[in-house]
Amino acid sequence: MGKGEQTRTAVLDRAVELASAVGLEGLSIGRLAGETRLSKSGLFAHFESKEDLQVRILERAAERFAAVVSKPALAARRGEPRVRELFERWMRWGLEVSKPGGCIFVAASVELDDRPGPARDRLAQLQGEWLDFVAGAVRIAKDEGHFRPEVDPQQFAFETYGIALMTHLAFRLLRDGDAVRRARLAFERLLESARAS
Amino acid sequence: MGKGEQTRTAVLDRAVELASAVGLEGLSIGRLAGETRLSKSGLFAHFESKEDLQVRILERAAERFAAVVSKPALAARRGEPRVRELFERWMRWGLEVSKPGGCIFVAASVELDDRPGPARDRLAQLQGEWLDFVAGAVRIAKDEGHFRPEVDPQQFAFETYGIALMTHLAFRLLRDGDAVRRARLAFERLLESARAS
DNA sequence: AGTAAAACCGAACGGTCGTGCTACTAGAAC
DNA sequence: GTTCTAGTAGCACGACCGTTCGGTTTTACT
Repeated sequence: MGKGEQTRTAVLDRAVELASAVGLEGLSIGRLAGETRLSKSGLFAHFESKEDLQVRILERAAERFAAVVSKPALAARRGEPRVRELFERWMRWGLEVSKPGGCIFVAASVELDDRPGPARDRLAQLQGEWLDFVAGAVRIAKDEGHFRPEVDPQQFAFETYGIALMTHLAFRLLRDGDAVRRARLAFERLLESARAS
Repeated sequence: MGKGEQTRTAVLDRAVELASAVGLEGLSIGRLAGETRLSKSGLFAHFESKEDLQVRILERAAERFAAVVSKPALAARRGEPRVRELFERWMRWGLEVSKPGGCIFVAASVELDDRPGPARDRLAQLQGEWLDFVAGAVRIAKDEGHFRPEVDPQQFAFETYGIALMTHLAFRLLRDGDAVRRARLAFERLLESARAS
């Protein structure tokens, strides 16, 4: 890894944290340059535009997410255990990792939801892939006989994401200490309704 | 209503729409002034700071929300019918009213979740009140014997809000045409698990 | 109709924004 | 040891930011 790529990665790592807190649009080149001890122009030389920077931030965040959530969860046993593991790791990602501003995907999703452009497109794709990934684990749980055959994996993923979003809001905005407990309760109810009796 | 208040209300109405799209921070005084055919300074005379403007935007949005969601739902019969009515109106608020940028409360919640200040405080309070309002309707449904006694109204409100958030994301970011159908499915499942058998 | 107050405007302030351009510097290749 | 190149800095640009101030217009009331 050459010097350039090394710097770029360091910049992006810091950018992911900053963007989680202030948003992809709220993140300014000057601010980011200051925090990484680069000049504005020195930093900017690594990216062809702010839009490009935003896309790369999302890309980098997705790498991290895969590294601490999706991939490790595959080590869990196929079926319900893996589904549970995904949920637990997902919770941890949203509530710990993002010490400052919460999950960057949540922030970006709301910010970009109708601001057309490459960043929006990439984000929508990433989110869709993640939903499919969760749905895939659910499908396996059906195949293993853990879940009932009539369970709709996409619906399961949809509802799980809903729990994650609400937990995010309750924990971060409302400072609700019960958020995680409520999330687990909701998820258990979801599992219960999917489980083969 | 004097001229001043009239103008202020018109400005705030436009500001609510704009802020839904670009966020409370992304909304600029100049832009808002242009869209309301006022000069920047003329507009600014109505608010003592941008922060004050943001709080008033939230206040105005809450008025509207109460007028089209909370209050009309009280016309529905106590118990499950009213809970359903709340959900349906809530869905409509999130998906229709906000033609441009979605629900302003969703946008603001993510934007302000860790940006301390009066706007954040007011928003958290409003969101808490809304959750309590939903929980209140659920409690009535228990009293009416529609829901089982062991149902936790706050938990019910928590999960319902989760569905609303996910619907917002699926509909706006992912452009998922099934979003509303999935939302109703999830809500029916929630009702089913709460209903007295 | 006259007047005091309220509403609004124009211009300007110091800053910061994203983005170019040019020049310097370090290390790799020959 | 010279040449080449990738990486970074300095500086400037036009645009827009939130905010202030002094003056002008419009409204409301007697």
